Amino acid sequence: MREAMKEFLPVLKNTKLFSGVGEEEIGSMLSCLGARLRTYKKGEYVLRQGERLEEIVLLACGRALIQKEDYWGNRSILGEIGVGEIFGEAYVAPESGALLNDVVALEDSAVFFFDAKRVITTCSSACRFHSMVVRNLFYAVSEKNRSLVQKLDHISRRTTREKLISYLSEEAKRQNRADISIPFNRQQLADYLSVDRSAMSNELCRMRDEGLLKFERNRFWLRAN
Amino acid sequence: MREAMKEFLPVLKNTKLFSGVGEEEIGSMLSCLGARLRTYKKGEYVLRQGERLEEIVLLACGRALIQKEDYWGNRSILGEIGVGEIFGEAYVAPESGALLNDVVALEDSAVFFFDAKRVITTCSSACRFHSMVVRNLFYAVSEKNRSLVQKLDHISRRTTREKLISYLSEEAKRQNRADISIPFNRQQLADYLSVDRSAMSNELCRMRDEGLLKFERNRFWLRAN
DNA sequence: CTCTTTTCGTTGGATATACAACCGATTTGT
DNA sequence: ACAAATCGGTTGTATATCCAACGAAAAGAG
Repeated sequence: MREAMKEFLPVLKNTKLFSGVGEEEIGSMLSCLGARLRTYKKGEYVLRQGERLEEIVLLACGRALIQKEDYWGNRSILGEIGVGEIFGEAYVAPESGALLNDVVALEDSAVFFFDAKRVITTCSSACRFHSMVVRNLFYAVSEKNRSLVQKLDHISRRTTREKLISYLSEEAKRQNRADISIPFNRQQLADYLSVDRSAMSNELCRMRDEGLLKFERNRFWLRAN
Repeated sequence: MREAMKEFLPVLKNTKLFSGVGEEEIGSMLSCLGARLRTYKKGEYVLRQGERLEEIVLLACGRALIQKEDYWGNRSILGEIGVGEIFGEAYVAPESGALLNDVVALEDSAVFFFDAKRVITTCSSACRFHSMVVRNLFYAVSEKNRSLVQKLDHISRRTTREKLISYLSEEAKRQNRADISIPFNRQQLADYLSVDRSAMSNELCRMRDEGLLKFERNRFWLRAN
């Protein structure tokens, strides 16, 4: 194991991918997972649209952006990647095509690459914790899956009101109570639901006036009827 | 292994989950995966919103619907499940909450349940193909993930035109050509993009008149500019 | 072949949304 | 304590979308 990698063991230890595995064990697994470490200057591309990906990628330090360019060259931002997060993992399956997005470093960053085949094929008994990593990987993809389904469900509603109802009632169900706190301010909620902020604000107030709900800042009280 | 299960071995063999595994091996793995088989009458609930799921579910025969009910009791359909498809796999992670959707049998159906823990924890050397199933499971979730991200990307556009451009240019990129065939008719495309069919039809024709593209039925020619 | 069904474009009116702009309240930084 | 920035509600207007309905063309059935 390279010295540079050793430096990031505390980071790896706290990732979802290595959850439940100690630094010692991670250190001894790295070669088994075919790990390599690369650094990127701000603005450099970590992954490029059109590439085939055969490694699972983990941001060890820095910050990165997922963006895409359409057929006509219009660019749009899809999300941000923070330290400890993995990405690209959904594109290592052999039947998956090339990458559809670019990943660009927003700051000077360090990135781990793990050979996907070696990650998902548990090796000999030497790696007692390898199967735990596989499980963690599956859980990580599952979690992304769940939040994608939820978001899709909200956004696919036709009207702003329906989107709000979908999102808020989902949260109420999840938090199992009628008064909920949401992790967004108005602008972020509007972005999340893909609507205009002011139009959403209008709709919220209309719903309040109709007695459907009450709110204050990021707290909402739903009335069940 | 129960006789009833044996009957479905040919079905299992052709699923993504057991891809690459022969009937023989599947048969000997079933107990190792904690498989159980249940039948449902048309209209019965296979999974219920609010339940905790600890099994991976596979439709062995019949047809099922994924639906959901919001806080106010409004029902909506999210998708259909066909023979050989797995579902619920994204909800077996321990940190995932309860199910948010119902799954209802559309016809008399037979359903396999596999103990998630036993699936993702490869057992002793007795199951040589177990790790292949784990890999298949990961690939299956990855695939769902990819299509969800794509759909979300299209739907989150504000206007019908942007949604169409997003979808069509994505397809063009994926099929690596400017003339593409899509697997939808107009109504289905409108449903997929969450817009009104007639409005979408209007927009398509407007784009054609502006020279952005040409189309005939489900074939589209994109002009890059 | 004829009849039926499906598909798709078109129209018009009611409604919802986006967009820009503004303001007061609250929060943040110094 | 003050200035600056952020946040959230409001308004007005142009535009886009939904919705229902219609008809022609294509596909499918008998």
